[in-house]
Amino acid sequence: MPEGHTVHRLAGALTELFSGHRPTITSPQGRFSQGAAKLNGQIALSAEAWGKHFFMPFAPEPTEVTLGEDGPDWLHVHLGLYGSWSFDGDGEFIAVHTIGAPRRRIGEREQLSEGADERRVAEWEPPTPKDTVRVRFAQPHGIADLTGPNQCQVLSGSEVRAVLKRLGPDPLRNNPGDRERFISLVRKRKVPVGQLVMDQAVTAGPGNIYRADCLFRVGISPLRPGNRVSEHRLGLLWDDLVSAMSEGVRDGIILTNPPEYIPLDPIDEQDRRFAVYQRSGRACWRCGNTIAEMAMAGRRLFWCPGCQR
DNA sequence: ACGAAATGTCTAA
DNA sequence: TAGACCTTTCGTT
Repeated sequence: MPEGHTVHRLAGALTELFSGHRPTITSPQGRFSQGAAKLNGQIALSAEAWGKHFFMPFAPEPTEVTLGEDGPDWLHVHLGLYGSWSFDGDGEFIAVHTIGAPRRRIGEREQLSEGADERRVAEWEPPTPKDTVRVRFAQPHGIADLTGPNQCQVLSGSEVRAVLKRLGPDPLRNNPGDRERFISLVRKRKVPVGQLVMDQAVTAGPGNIYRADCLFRVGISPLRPGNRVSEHRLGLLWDDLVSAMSEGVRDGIILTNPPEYIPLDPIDEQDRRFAVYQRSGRACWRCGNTIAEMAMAGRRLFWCPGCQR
């Protein structure tokens, strides 16, 4: 269950664990057998993320490539609503991609790998994949399993470029000019800004949580038409997406409730994570008004009518 | 056991 | 706007 920060973390993890290797690639489920056969035995190069899209190039020999270059076979994965990768391996493998505690899953709900510390290199055997595993990457020290993706396919460079063409600026790339581009894309439209922040052609990567909480953090009502939000406030919104999502990449979890609003005794752990997301009917941490909820373009939208104008 | 919801996106009507 | 899709998890019978 990924927003862009999860996909960026995954690109880092899969690069560290598999780039430079010739992983064995299979499709236990059988729905990616052709693609797996095409990639199997090639060298995995550095994976990259753009928004929620994951790209990993494969070539016969090690090389440096840029995103969308002609030549390599590009594995393209979109996790959709509930795709996920899980990892298993010996202590050496788990240690490679560990920042802090060893993790079995990259993304939300990251799990500690049981016994990874004690596990001897020689003891590890690849576990039998579940029959829903679309793709398994295997190298001698560990495996990565992909289940439930919305998209998983091998693309040419020009096909990758066609995907990228439909994506707006990614706050986690934050390339020169992206801030201005985001501002102008929003201000061109009279669609509610809450809908535009979810539109991957306007900005690629934010999902329902960052949409709700970043709009709260900068005080913009999601119902306000894009062309009625000032350039200044949209600049602040971009900056907040950049910083909130960067923290998500660093921590592997979304914690968007600003520290000054976290109550000393929250109702429960879950309740302190978000500012407004999934808090409808409860009191706003900042002003005490009741958090509102409505459906917007088929997704649940949460905001504070008191703080957001 | 069963149903609904989930941090997503596409297509058809 | 509704439905389809890919899977897991959590709450309710």
